Amino acid sequence: MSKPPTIHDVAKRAQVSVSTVSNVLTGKRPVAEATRRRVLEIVQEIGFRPNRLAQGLVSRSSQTIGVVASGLEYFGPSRVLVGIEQEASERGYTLILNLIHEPATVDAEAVLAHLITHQVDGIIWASPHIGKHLEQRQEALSRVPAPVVLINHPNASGLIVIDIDNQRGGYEATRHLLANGFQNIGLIAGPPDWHASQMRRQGWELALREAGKEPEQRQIAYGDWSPQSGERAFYQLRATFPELDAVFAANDQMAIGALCAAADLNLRIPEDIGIVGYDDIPEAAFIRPRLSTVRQPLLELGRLAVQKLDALIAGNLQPSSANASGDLLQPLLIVRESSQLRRSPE
Amino acid sequence: MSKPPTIHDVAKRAQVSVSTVSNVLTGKRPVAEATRRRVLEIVQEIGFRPNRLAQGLVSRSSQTIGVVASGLEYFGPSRVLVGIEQEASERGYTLILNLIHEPATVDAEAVLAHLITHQVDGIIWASPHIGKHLEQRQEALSRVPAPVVLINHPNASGLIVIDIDNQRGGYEATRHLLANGFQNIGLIAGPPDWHASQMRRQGWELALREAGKEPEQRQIAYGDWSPQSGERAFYQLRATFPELDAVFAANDQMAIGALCAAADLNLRIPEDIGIVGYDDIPEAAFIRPRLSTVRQPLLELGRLAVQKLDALIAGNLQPSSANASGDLLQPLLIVRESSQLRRSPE
DNA sequence: GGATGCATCTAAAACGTTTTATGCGAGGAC
DNA sequence: GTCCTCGCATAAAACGTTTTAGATGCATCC
Repeated sequence: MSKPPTIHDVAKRAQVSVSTVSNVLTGKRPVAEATRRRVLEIVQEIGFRPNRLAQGLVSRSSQTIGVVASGLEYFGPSRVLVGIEQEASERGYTLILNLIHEPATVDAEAVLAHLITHQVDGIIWASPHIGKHLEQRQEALSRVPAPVVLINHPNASGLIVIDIDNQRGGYEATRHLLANGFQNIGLIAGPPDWHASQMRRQGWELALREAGKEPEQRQIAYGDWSPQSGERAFYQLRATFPELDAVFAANDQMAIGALCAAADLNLRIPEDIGIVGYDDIPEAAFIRPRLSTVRQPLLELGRLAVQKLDALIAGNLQPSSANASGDLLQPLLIVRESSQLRRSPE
Repeated sequence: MSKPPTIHDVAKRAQVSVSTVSNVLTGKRPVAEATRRRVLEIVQEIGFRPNRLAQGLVSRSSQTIGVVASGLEYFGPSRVLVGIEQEASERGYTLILNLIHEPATVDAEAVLAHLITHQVDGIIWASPHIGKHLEQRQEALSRVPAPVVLINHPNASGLIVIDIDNQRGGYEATRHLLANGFQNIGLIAGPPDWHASQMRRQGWELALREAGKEPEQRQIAYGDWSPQSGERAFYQLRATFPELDAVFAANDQMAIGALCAAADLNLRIPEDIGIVGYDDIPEAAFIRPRLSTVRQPLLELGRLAVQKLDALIAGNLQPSSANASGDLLQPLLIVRESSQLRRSPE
């Protein structure tokens, strides 16, 4: 089989120089209309496709974005990735995907090195911060010779960080439960070293304090986002916090696990226990009782990441000018059956 | 800021030629131990990272795999992608991701051209076949100057196709319902132009025929995989097929929608209506009633795709030698509450 | 009539690697 | 001593583009 045609083949057939072909294709310099047409005709005819490797090598821009993600089995991360991909492809970027399976132990340096090696124009780090080496990792990120946008991370100076306002989500969910007459609201939290987890907990704490209730450690049970862990956490909560009459779960899957445990205990939802989840997975509106939850603009978050990165690459945005408060998208509380108590507050 | 170091910088510092540095790094030719160590030391010292673009350009191999996927918001496709990524990164491949948002109208040629342009070593086409232009698309795929592995496609001569045995899954689910005494089993099918959908339907038909029941059109309602569509399909089924006493839904989300509709109609599950879903999403074991379903080896499917592709790239596998039957993974029926009738068959 | 400007095109360098072809010296066979 | 072989190292070519620095011809300007 013969080699694919190169720009030289096009040039020869069109009786022009390779530079002219290049100029026709990139549009960086004007070319006479007649020549332009002739070249394009030949390109069509022999099916020439420029080699991106060669383009990237000399132009020092690969039109490529490295994405570091994890937890694609969960609703949130996979939606964010879809948003990233849509915006990236609309802007002419190609995505290089790196999944992290063990966020706690990942060698960030190695992952970054791998992407740099591929000459990515920028990096979106969408893997949740886990573990203690935060400063270390952020230092690695700011040393990288390419712009970086972080998702799901605490603010870091000199780095662009965007997120959805998890504290606000936790706050709204808890306030809604309080407003509906629930008194003793337990928290089924996500893994404590996830940033999103911490923020949702802070929102829950804030709402409790505003209502004059000091949150206690025994009101919290930790899960790992899975339904199983939600079920287990619910039993644990009933043991350490017997007065429990409502639960805010940090995601819908754990909420479903809790719902399941409640059913096993013959507890009525929402009469005996009110429940609010987080994410608004498609199933949330169709399980019984229909699950109240917090919906997040995940697709938009992914798109925003690419927009920021593109601005960074183009030099229209300085990492130092990052304004944290401006880069928080707002979640939306969706009230359904699982949290609607008809009895009035005592 | 200074340019990143190149192989020339290493060579100069180590007082050897660039070829020697290259040989040390690639290991393609022997280098004296002393020289080797000196070079590696310098590499460490100045933090040299080879430029993959340059490597790929001359070696004509980018160590890159193009993945075309869609429906990442669903359980199946996202798990398959995770499997692909794991196996690919273990084998030293980098993934280029292309998502398709409208599988029905996608310009396959353009997507393939984009990947070829990036000099991918191979392509995994994991977007479900939709629409009528099957032959056309497969022709485009076989014209591509890189090996291709197809997932979720009908068999095609000259192309490697792998899948999970959807017909078997549909068959087992339906047979299980029949064995549990259900007589009139409706089908909530996925979109009729998805290959997986068709195969699951064929399995359902096969089981019915084996039981002496000729499947009728009115026993089928089509959904779009979403819980909403499952709910709608259930109502439709009750209208066109009033004797309905069980449902096989082509995925768990639609099964959940059906469950929801059944609850609204005050039908007991499984006493009045038995239900089996498909996928075994994590929530399936935690909703009430616990959902019987068909579990698929999705991660393994993704890994297998990369293994096949790697063999193809290495020349250890010929597309023409593709043996369809050997490339079907087997699903597993998971029996839970939603399909377990205690009454004996009439 | 020479200088200037403009539009169009081009030759050659550059990008950072791997690959190819070759060189060199030492050691062994004869 | 001469001829081979072998282990190690190297210079130069090659990969397929974009970019740089000119070149050419022609009209315009003074």
